[in-house]
Amino acid sequence: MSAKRTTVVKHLLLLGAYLQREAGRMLLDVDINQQQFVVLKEIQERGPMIQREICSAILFEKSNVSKIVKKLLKSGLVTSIPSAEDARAASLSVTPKGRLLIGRCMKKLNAWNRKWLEGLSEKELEAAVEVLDRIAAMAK
Amino acid sequence: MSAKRTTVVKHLLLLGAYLQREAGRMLLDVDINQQQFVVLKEIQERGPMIQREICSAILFEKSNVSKIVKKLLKSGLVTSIPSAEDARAASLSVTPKGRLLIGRCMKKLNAWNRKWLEGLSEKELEAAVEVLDRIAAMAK
DNA sequence: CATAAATGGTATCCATGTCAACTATATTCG
DNA sequence: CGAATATAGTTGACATGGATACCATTTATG
Repeated sequence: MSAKRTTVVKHLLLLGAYLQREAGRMLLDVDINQQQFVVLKEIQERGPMIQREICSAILFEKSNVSKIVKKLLKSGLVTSIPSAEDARAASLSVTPKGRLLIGRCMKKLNAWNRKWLEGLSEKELEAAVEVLDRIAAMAK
Repeated sequence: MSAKRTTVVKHLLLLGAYLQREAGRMLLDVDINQQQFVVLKEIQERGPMIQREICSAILFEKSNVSKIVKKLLKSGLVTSIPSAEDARAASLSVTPKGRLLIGRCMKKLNAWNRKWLEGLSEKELEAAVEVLDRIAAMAK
């Protein structure tokens, strides 16, 4: 019981570190890193949104999100307009350039994911999604 | 299918980053970071072992493991004796001080894991272990 | 056997993630 | 209302992880 929990946490820790490295390498030649990509994708999927919303969605530190957004703005992958409700915040959206880059990255990532996880049956994949959804929900 | 794979990878990426941060914070007051602890624990469980073995067991970069081991040696948590088989390598073991620290850390971590994952049923926990074992095996 | 290639490990440079302190605006409540 | 508190976001210092080049030894190969 306690051992199982420890196993789960250890796996998540190690797989997380491994994936961060691998994804980072894969994205090297598009001049974006793995966390920047995660934020960009999040904005595309659920945006327009402000930084706080990004933080709670993907569980990054706000200072980290702030720096990532700064880079994405600088590279012209997202745009920012002052929030109507809150003068401290800015509403972020993905630019056409950003959408283009997401497309290219997803192709690479999908190919890699497929290769990496091809040994998993459809059933296993479903089980994985289900259980990870559950666990992710507990983190919030 | 492809979407499910993406979901799995995304969850692993985000949960990994989240856990690294949380575990790191939890270990702050024992002056060790999360990766150092993972390496230390690995040496305790499967040691004595050399750096290369650590790398392939936990999928860290060798330059990273080298630095981590250096710190563990400096803090007196592990000891190193020249490997009998290979003059380039050194065999690493956990010291009594290291074992002590592992005990203290495990207490903290177990408490935290329990609290975090208490919503998971025994069945779900088993499903999680099973599927993560499978996925971890594919990473090697 | 000797040279080339591979491997275990280290040192250095650089990017990046975290923390803490801060500014500015919003919200709460006496 | 106005002071206190909370919240959105930024910044700078710092530690650390990854890439690279490198050394020493081991293994493979002509």
